[in-house]
Amino acid sequence: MARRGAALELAVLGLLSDAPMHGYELRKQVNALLGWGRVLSYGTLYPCLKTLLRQGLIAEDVAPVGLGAPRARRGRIVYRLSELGRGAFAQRTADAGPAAWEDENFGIHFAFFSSTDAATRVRILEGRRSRLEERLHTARSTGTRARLRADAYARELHRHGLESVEREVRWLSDLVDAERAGLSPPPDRRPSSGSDPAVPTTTAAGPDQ
Amino acid sequence: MARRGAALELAVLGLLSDAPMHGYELRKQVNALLGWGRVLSYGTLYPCLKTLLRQGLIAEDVAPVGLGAPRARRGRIVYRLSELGRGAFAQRTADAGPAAWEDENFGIHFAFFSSTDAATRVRILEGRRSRLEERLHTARSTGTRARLRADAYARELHRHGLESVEREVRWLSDLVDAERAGLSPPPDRRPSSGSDPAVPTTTAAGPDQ
DNA sequence: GTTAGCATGTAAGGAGTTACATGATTTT
DNA sequence: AAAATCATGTAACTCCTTACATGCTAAC
Repeated sequence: MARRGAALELAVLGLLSDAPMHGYELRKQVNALLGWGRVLSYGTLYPCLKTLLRQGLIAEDVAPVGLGAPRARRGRIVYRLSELGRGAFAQRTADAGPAAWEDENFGIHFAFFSSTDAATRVRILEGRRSRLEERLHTARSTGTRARLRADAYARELHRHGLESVEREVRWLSDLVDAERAGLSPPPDRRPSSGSDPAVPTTTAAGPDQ
Repeated sequence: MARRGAALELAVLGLLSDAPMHGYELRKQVNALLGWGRVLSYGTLYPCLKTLLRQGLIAEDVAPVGLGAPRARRGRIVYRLSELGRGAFAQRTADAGPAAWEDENFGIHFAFFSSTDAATRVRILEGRRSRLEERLHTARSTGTRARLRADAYARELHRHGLESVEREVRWLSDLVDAERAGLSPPPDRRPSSGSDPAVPTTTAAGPDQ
């Protein structure tokens, strides 16, 4: 199960469950949500929308544009989630199987945790953590390979990678604890220590993209 | 420039510059060096070796296997770097252009920093850092998008991503400082604080892969 | 009046994966 | 004798990107 470009489809379904949107806007939303560096191209998005249309999970409305614009802005197709799509989205967010804790999928599942029930959230977080722990295990046992043993730079790269994954594991553990404690949404700032010197939330609302 | 599966080719060239190897072993070395989770498949490695052969950058010797093995182990092709290949490797490690600071390439370039001159090392580290800083900039300005503003989980994901990139930037800055200070190979343990409680180097030499 | 941003798509190709196909050697 | 690991490859397929092709609208 979860064949196909499941990750992108889930993102589209989820974003459209918030509000109808046209492709251009959808792309920006996906990029903001998961675009860690890489930006999603139209060559991926539009074919994906076609697929979802064919499956009847979304529907399109050609918006004639109101409000001060006399001519219709060419196509301007607004996509919205169909009833079928709403069901598909619910089903996919409820899936806590191995696919949901892979690199490509975990982020999307996490981003829509508000639409996921608490038990599933915990199962996904724990699954993801076990994936990363496996990784740590193999990475540590592989640490004796030729170049890694001999070369200081290769060793440093390895060490840094290990450290990053360890940090991620701790993050997941904290989230699991928070979920179990019942504070479903992650605390915006933990009441632990005052080591947070006024987070620069200076989102100067510059031109997006 | 730097077309093709340049990343994998560089890895192969670099590993073979250490010692001749056959494909199976090469795959494990590549995985140990860069296989953060994902493992390299034969379907990628062998075609890559064919390409490098065609270009004359590597050469193959069929090993008849000495030492107590009467029958030759089927193919067992040992690849080694040709003179041409040695030159190509030197040329590619000397490239400090934008390609070297992309996600897919940076790790490989870093892994072979011992074969890279100090000036190029600094330029690659700084280039990589500026890439990540660009990322931080767009990610921060994108933080006001609909879902990100409204949803606690989406916000937490965003925050965590930002934090990870910030950590990476600090890591790069420390490395640049170390390079400038002349301690070319990264210090195995910084003499700053004793916050390193005996690194568990318990590589019990388990079965690799 | 031209640049920048909005908006929708297609064609070609790159970089990789999985699954298949084959067989030798070593360990249990 | 079976299972694991060593060893080499190919074919089909997937997901994604780049580059192309088109045209409107708003701002400078």
